[in-house]
Amino acid sequence: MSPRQQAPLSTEYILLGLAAKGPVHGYDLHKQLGTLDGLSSIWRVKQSQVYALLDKLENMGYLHGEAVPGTAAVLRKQYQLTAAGQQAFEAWMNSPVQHPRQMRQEFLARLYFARQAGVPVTRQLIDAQYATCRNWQESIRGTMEHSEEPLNFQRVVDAYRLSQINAMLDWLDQCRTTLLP
Amino acid sequence: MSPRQQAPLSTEYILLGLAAKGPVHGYDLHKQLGTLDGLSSIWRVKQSQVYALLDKLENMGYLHGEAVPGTAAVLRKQYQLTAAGQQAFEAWMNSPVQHPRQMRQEFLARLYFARQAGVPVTRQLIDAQYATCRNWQESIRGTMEHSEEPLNFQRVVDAYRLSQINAMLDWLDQCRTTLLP
DNA sequence: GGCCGCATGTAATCTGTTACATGATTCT
DNA sequence: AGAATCATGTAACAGATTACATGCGGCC
Repeated sequence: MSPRQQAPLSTEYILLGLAAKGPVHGYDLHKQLGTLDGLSSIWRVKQSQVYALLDKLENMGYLHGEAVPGTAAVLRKQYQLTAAGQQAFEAWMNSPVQHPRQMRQEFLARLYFARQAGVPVTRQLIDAQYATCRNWQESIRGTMEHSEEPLNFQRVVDAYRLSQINAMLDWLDQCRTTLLP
Repeated sequence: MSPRQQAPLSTEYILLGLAAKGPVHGYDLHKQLGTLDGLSSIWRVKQSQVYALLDKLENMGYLHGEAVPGTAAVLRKQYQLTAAGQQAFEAWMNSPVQHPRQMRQEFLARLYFARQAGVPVTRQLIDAQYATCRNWQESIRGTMEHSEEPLNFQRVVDAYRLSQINAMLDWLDQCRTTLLP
């Protein structure tokens, strides 16, 4: 039931984002994901999945990996972001999410990386997401006007969604004043 | 390892809930799910999945099915809720969800059936969920007091979650006054 | 000697999606 | 006659999770 589409999904982008800061390898990546401030609280990836995804991203041409001797005797496979990977990651990071359910993890992940990319990137992302949320808000308000009966279950659902979206808008506003100088 | 049969997930309970109203068969169930007011907007099940789940629920002893002649020449398999199924469904319907992310679909589904079960059931569910939401709220407020830096990413995440939970509480309150006499 | 940390994965399983197969009846 | 609807499923695939397999080096 996930809203997943073709092409790389969110977890993949997170790996790309971490690889953007310098060469990485699977073991370390997984460890970072478990300890990094904030990111660990919104995103959890299993170790075996990390290796699978790195493999996939290499096949897609977003990462380039080569084996180098590590601290242990085992060779470790070190990955670097390719130009295509960099481009794909930035496109992901700079775009707002298209569905409310994606705010909880997906948007927060984008915001996490956007903050590291600087204030202008962060501002642009917040503004873009704010505009998208306003569209959702308008859309639900539109459907709610059509139904007369307030006891309608659909209306209860819409009221819930609207309340969540309103809270998103308030929070985004709060982010603007807290995060942006 | 013991052949522990895992607890049914939400989609299963929705099928049980629909079966509670009387004997059902797969084709009709799927059609209902697509047209029912409200339910269709929060839950989507594929036709092939319906058949698979009915099969599973029969194996678990929550449904009892037998073939009866339908309107078409094909035999249709009609399912009835067993006592165990009834009990499992009611336990599900009457309990609050344990994580905020389950509000969007899972709680709304429970509320949908609770309303059909009458006002007292609805009131109890709303009250129980309200209490659970208050716990989440307290818990996040607790962690937010520990961190000093307001620019901390974890704090941004917590602020988002808190805003969503506050909106849930407001909405639940609104449900109380709208839905309960 | 034994366990922990580093570092890599594979295999089995579960859940759901997509697509397809089948065939009768009812509507136009 | 042909299309839509009724009604059942199977097969292949995709994705994530769980569990397991392997092996070195350093620490106690």
